[in-house]
Amino acid sequence: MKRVSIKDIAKQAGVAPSTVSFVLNGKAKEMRISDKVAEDIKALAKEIGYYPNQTAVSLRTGKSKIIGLIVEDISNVFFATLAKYIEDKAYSLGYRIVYCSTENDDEKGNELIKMLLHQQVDAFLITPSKGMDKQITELLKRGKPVVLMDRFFPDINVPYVIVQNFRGVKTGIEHLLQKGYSKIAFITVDLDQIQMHQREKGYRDALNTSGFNYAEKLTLKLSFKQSAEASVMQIASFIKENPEIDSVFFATNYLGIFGLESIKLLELSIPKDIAVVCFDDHDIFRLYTPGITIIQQPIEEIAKTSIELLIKSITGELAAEEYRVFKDTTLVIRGST
Amino acid sequence: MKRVSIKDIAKQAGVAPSTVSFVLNGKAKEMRISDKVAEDIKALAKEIGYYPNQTAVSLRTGKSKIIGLIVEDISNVFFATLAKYIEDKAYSLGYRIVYCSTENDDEKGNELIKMLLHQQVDAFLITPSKGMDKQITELLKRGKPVVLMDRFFPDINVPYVIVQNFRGVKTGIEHLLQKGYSKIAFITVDLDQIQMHQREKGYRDALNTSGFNYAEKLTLKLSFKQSAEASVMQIASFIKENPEIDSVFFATNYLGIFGLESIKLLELSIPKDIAVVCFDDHDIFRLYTPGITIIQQPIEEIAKTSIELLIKSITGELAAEEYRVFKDTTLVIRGST
DNA sequence: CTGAAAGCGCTTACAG
DNA sequence: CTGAAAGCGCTTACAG
Repeated sequence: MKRVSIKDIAKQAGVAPSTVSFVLNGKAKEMRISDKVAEDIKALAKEIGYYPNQTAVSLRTGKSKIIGLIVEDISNVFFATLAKYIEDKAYSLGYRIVYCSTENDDEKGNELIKMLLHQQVDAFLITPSKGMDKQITELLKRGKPVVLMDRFFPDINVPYVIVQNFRGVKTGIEHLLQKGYSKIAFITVDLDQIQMHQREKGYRDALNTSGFNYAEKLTLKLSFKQSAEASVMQIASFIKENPEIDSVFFATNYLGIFGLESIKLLELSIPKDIAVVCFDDHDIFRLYTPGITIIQQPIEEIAKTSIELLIKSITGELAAEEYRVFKDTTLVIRGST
Repeated sequence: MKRVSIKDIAKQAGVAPSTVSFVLNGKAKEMRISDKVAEDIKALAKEIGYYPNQTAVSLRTGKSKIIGLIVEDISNVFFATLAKYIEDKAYSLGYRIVYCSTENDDEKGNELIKMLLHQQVDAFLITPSKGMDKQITELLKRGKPVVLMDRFFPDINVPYVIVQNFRGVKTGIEHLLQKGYSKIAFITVDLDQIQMHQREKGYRDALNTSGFNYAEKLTLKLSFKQSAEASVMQIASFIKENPEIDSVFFATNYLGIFGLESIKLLELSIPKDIAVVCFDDHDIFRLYTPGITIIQQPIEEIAKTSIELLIKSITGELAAEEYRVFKDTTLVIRGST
C-alpha cells in the first residue's frame, strides 16, 4: 500500500499539485481557486485518506512541529506528571514531544540540546538545573523559542512559568495561625536559589503581618549535601531542643531525605500533636496521613501555560509582559474532613 | 548564523556534494575516493561544525530515526521508569523517542498510532492495553516494526519482552516456605490475562512440588471493578475467616487499591506476624516496611532488550526465535538485614 | 577515482 | 482563477 501524495490527488482531480496544496492548506480563497475545484479536492483527499508527509513539510518550511522537552529525569514523578500534561496539550495543538533527561549533568544537558538542535526541533521546554544557563543563552542566540518551567534564571531574559512560592508559603503559615498554632518551625535547605528565598520570605512575612513575631531560631536550614539520616537526626533534635514548637512547615520536598527507613524515622521524631504543613507533595510526606496539609503545586497549569507560551513564542505573538508567569498553589488538607 | 550544508563543504573542498556525502557516510572506500580527499573533507566538516539535516535525510531515505513509545500513562512510575531507560538506550543508538499515552482508551490509542504513522515514525514500542490488538495488527500489516513490553497478545505474532511470571511467583512462594511459612494466602484479581494465570500457576506449582498441598480456599480473587474500600474489606475478612494464614502473597499491584486511606487500612488489616510478599513494587506496598519481600520486575532490562529487539527488527536482523523474551524477576527483602 | 543529475514530497513566489 | 518551476538538503544510481 503506497502512500498517497499530493501529486496523486492532483492527477486524479485533473489539477496541478500546487492547487491541491493551496486548497488543503486553506488558501483556496486567497489564491482564488473556484469553490467547486476546492470542494472536489477536499472530498478526494478525504476519500483517499491523504495525510501530508510531515517530513517533506518540515524540510520545505523549516518547521518540524517537534518540541524538545528537557527535564532532569523523566522517571521522576514530578517531571513525568509534567510530561503527561504537556503531551496532552501539545498533541492537541499539532505538536509532538521528544523528551530527554539531563540527570543533572551539565555536560549531558549540553550534548542533548546540541543534538535536538540538529534534529530540527522547533522549540524547547526546559526545567533547567543550575548549570544550564549558558546552554539556554546559546539556544536563545540561535533564535529558538524556549520556555523554562518550575525554575528560572533571574539573569536570563527568557519566558518562564513558576509557582507563587512566596504566596504559597504565606497561605500555609496563615492556615496554621488560624488553627491556633503560632510556634511554627520552618525547615528548609541551604540552597541559594530564588525559590527558597521567596519561600522563607513568605514564612517571615506571614508571621510578622499577623502580629506574631518571626523567631529566627525556629528556622532550620539543612545542608543539602548531608545524608538522609543526618538530616532526620537534625530535625529530631531541633524539635526536642525547642519544645515550644507546635507545628512544622517543610519548605520543600527536596530535603535529601529518601528511603523508607529515613522517612519512617522522620515520622517518629515528630510528635503526633505537632501539625505538619509541607510545600509540595512527595514520598517523604506520604506517611503523614491523614491530617497533613499540603501546599500543592499546580503541575497541570504549569504544563499547559508553558506550552501556550511556547507556541506563542514560536508564532512570534509573545509579548515581553507575558514572560513571567506565576501560578498559585492550592492548600490541601489530606484525609481530614 | 546559517547552517552549513553538504554543498558548502563541497564548495570549500572543491569537490562535488556527492563526494562529501559519500565520505561523511563512510562510503569513501566503497566509492574509491582517494584517502587524501576523504581526510580533507572530514577535517573540513569537523572544523565547520557540519551536522547533517536529519529532516532531509529522512525525506530522502524514508527513515526518520524516531521511535514511537506508546504507554498507558507516562505519568505512572512504571512507565516513566521504562521511558527513562528506553531514552538512554535509544539515544545512544541514534534514535529519538516520541511518547504518548493511551490512557487505556482504545480510541485514543488508535488515533495516536495513526498520527505517529503519518509523522513518519520508524518503529513502535508499546505496552498494549487489552483493546489495542487490532491496531497492532494494522501496524504489522503496514510493515512497521513493533515490540510489545510487559504485556502481550498470544494470538499476534509480534516480538515481546515480558517477565517470568510463573518463575517469579514460584521463587517468592518457595522463599516463604523456606522461612517456615506454609499457609500462604494468594491474593489476585479476576482478570483473564495470561500473566495472571501464569502467576497463579506459579503459586500452585511451588506448593505442590514442595510437598505442601495447594489449598484452593486460600486463594482470593478480587473483582477488578470494585472500589478500593470493598477490596480492602474483602481482604480483611478473608484473613479473619482463615486464621491459619501465616503469610500473604499479592499477585499484582493492580489490585485497584489506591488512595492512602485504603492503603493504611489494608496495612492495619494484616496482622504484623503475617509475612507479606508481593509481585512488583508499588504505592500499595510502600507502607509495609521493613521486612516486606518484593518480587521485583527488571524494568531496565525490559527496556533495553525491547529497544534492541526493535532495532534488530528495523534492520531486518530479528529472527523468529528471538520473538519471545522472558526476563527474570529479583527477590528483594526490603529493609531487613 | 569523481561529478552531474534525479528525486524524496512538499510550499510558494512567479508567470500567465 | 490555475499551472510550471524552483528549491528545502540530502542520497544514490548512473555515467564517465
